[in-house]
Amino acid sequence: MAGGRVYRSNTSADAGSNNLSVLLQSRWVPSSSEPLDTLFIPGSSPSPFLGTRSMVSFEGVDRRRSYFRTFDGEEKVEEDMEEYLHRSEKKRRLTVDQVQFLEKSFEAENKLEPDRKVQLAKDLGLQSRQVAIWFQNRRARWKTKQLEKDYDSMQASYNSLKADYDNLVKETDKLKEEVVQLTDKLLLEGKEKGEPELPDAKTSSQELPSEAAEGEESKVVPVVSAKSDYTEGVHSSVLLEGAGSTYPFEPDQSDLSQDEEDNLSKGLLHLPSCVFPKLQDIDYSDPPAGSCNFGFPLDDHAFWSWAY
DNA sequence: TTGTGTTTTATTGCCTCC
DNA sequence: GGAGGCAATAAAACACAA
Repeated sequence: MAGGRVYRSNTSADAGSNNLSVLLQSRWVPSSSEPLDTLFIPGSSPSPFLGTRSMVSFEGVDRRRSYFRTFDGEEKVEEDMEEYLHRSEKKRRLTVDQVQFLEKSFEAENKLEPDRKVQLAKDLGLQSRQVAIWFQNRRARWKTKQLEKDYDSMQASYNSLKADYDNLVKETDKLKEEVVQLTDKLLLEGKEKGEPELPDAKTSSQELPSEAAEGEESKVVPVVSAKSDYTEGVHSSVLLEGAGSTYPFEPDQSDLSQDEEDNLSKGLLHLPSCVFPKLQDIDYSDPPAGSCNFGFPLDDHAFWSWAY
């Protein structure tokens, strides 16, 4: 035996016959296109599926060896016969009825217990191995389809998320624009009233948040407005001053480590650079280089190459 | 009719489980 | 160690356009 699987040489026993004539009937395709049908021995099984065009294959037979090892070891004859039979071997498709029957059975249970296999084989007039193979192939097809479905649903989900994200980006841009206009307006009014310039005034229209230090892994952000609130045990909205502008931030205290809490109470909070991605820094056309993926479980390039 | 792409049936080798 | 599952693959059967 060349392979790892040891096939039993009980070839046609499953189909209810076990002799040379049946082997020849099933394999021998001399000239007619349908020799099997004409040579099939009727009445060997009560199954309504018997007598079909189904190929009666040599279950368990290693094709590189003799099909006829039981016949007194006449190796020469065996080799000749094998060559002849092998040359004329044809695959037969299952009939529509057989396939329907198998499909129904597969729908009920896609795994095949030995008893069920034997019963199906009996009912269909097939060899149990044929039934097993059919189930195996069917499972493979099912798996492929399932993968396609999963892919489609993931893609739909991704598209939807991306649309949401794009909308958020637009909205944010709009709000930023609004902030710029309002700040300018405020400055103008202040000047007209002769008020001194606000300390942050310069950061308004010309210098919006994002011009902070680039490429830092984390930033030490001084927490100004929140300090008093926090020390009084009220964890209200924290205004983070960074890069000349302010971000509203609502840290969840339960998520803070002791270090972070310490820093927070000191007025300093370490923020990984991904916590507040600067919008203009996000490249939608390329996979993000860093580890921050805004909620997407993106471990590697594979997802992005898939997604784009 | 023929070339080509797809589907179906079957084999092989490897792996896991009992 | 045998049985059975799966992935990869071969090859026959089939569908279909040119």
